[in-house]
Amino acid sequence: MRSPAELTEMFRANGLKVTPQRQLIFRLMHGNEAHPTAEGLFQTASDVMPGISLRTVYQTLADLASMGELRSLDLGTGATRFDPNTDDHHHVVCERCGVIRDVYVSGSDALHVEGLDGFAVESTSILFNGVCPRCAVGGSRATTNPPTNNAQGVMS
Amino acid sequence: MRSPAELTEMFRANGLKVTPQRQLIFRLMHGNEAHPTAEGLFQTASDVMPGISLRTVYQTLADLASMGELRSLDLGTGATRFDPNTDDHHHVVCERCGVIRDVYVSGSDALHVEGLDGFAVESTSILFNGVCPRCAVGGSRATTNPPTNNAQGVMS
DNA sequence: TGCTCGTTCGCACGACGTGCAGATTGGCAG
DNA sequence: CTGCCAATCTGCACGTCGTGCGAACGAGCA
Repeated sequence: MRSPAELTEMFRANGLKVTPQRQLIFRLMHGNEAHPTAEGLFQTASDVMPGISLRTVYQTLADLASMGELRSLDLGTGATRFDPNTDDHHHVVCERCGVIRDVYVSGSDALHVEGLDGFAVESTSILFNGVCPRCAVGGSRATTNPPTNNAQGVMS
Repeated sequence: MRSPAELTEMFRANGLKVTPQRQLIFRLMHGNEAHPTAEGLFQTASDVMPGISLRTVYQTLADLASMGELRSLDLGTGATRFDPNTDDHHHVVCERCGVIRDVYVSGSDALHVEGLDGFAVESTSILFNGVCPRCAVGGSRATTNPPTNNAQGVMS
């Protein structure tokens, strides 16, 4: 995803308006590696701008996604997650706490796939499930670190 | 997934009752390669057994899944899908009509993954997106074969 | 045949998103 | 600087998917 300043120009160039709400979301998502949900981002945004509507957060995220500025992910965690990293990459999810990390996979073109009979593959998503280092040290018995829904990791 | 007869024995051996509803779902899922949703299976089941409850379909599918007799899949198509094929395999989804096919991938252990830093990976899902042969011939302009929600493909 | 506890059913509810309509406001023309 | 108009924001209703709950039912054993 581009910088808030670049997005501002780009929006205006396309006849879209740059509202304070949009600028806030630009800032909250830029460099955000937390893979927040719309709801999580809404919580964070509400701290800065009380009164902002969840509907607006959904709307702006959808706009950014359709412009290719961020990717929306369905990682099977319930809600859609948004990722400003538009590089070709994949994800690993901690099955204990739900934390998500970007991973880069090489050699996937060399996979031998059987049963495609005629399908023209256009994209491949690889999802790793496992236990993050933080949860691993806590032992493996019970619920250790409860799943987080936060939108932490705001960088800028 | 085992045969309806085997499942019947297994359920009884575990103190679970074998009801007509469950037997029907055993039969509808056995060898079913359509990756139906609960709703789709409910439609099919209703034709045979009017009055069966959607709640019961959900319940029985969840039971079978927790017994390891079938896998529940979130392929990003909206609703959870159920697959009696418990072999280690992956899926390809047609982005036009939504049809799903099992695929077998070899060589995935040889993937070079960067960025895992400390995650202990327990499972890997690979999801291919593309266009099925049936939709490919119809041209690529508009909606060709509308997505299907059926539970066809009942084998036994 | 009767009993008992697992099942079934149907409805309410919760999570996640989207459609809609009225109020608001960004951004440009004058 | 002022005013206009379309784009946007907000809040609510609605739609989908799935689960919790409690009363009625029935599978399976004594």
